[in-house]
Amino acid sequence: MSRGAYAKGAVKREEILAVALDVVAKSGCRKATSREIAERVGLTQPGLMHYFGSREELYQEVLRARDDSDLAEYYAPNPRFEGFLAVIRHNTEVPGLVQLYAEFAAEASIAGHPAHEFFVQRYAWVRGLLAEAIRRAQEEGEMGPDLDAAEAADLIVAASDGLQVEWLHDPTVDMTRRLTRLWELLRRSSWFESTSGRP
Amino acid sequence: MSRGAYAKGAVKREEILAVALDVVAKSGCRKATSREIAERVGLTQPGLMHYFGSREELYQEVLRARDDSDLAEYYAPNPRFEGFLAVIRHNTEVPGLVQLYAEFAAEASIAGHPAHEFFVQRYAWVRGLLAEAIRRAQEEGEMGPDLDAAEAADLIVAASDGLQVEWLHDPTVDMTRRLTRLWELLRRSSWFESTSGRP
DNA sequence: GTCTATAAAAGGATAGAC
DNA sequence: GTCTATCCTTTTATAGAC
Repeated sequence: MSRGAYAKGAVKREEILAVALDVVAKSGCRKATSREIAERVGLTQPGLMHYFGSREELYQEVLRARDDSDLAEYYAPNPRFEGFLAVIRHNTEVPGLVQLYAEFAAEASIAGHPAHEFFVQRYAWVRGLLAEAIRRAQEEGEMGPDLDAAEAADLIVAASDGLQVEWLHDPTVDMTRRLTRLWELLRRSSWFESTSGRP
Repeated sequence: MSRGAYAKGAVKREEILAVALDVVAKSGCRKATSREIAERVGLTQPGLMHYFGSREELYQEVLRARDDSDLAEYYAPNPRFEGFLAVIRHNTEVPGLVQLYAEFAAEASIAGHPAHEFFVQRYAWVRGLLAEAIRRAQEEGEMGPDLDAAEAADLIVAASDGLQVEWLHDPTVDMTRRLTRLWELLRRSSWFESTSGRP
């Protein structure tokens, strides 16, 4: 039954992705070992490598899987800022994910890193998603028409990336509140521009 | 002559801090080894350990030394947003520093990490510095009086932290421009608030 | 698919010479 | 203050058996 075999493999993969987050939450991405992840899912370390050829591939897949589910749950069919905020809020309950994202994104920024390209594309994806959300807000009249959506999206993405690292150091940091503040700022400024632009 | 001995030790320390940045720029903080840093300054690895007891201590000192020199060169006697921008612009020429900051800050966010407390205090320091710069801008009438300086400072710090990781992945990202945009946004909004606050 | 065995390399630490 | 010489541990990755 290849059906069953595939299913089992897929289930095991899911389990590994989830356990990886637990281990990273506890030890951080640098100190997390494939051996510990393997043992926690009842495998040896080489056994784990059968599913993900390398540490980098495993971590990349963790992030990709989360992006996929976030897209389905929070952004589809139309991305909105509220969805983005919901993702951030949800991340608060998955510290391993935030830890992994922060550490791995920084690690992968070095030229030639196996996950470098993944992050470059991911940046483009998130920024595009948010720019779309802003354009939608503009169409609906929530946001002023003269605001540069791409520019505003870039600011929101940068702020939320920075906030997540800060939050890891100090979980009392209220990411949602700060990002909402930025959103209001953009909204006010967007109307200010469109009126002040006329003499 | 203890004077000469001390001086030599201090010079060597400086040299180590500088070379550490080179190695981190090339390999990243995770892949950089104390052995390579040691050899590049003409020491063995145990010889390096004489100066900095551990990898974490070395990296922490790199960042602390840079903060000290930034404070003297760009912030003293009075911090201003222009100084903050100048630091960001200057960082652009020291990719190893940005790489180290991004990777090490993320790594150290795990509870119990030797540099965790350093970063917690550093966050407080930077945010305070920027809040002071904003209050100064308010006193001088550049920034509206009703803006919450601490809140605005937090946004700038978060955005600049996020931008630096993004810039590592794609050096065409113009950090200075984006942060200037955020500053203008805050400025506009600060006036908007102070006028719209009155019926 | 999963294991055993093991390579290869790195991190960190120590003892003792000079 | 710095070296040589190790040592021990851990991590990732591979080879090949079952």
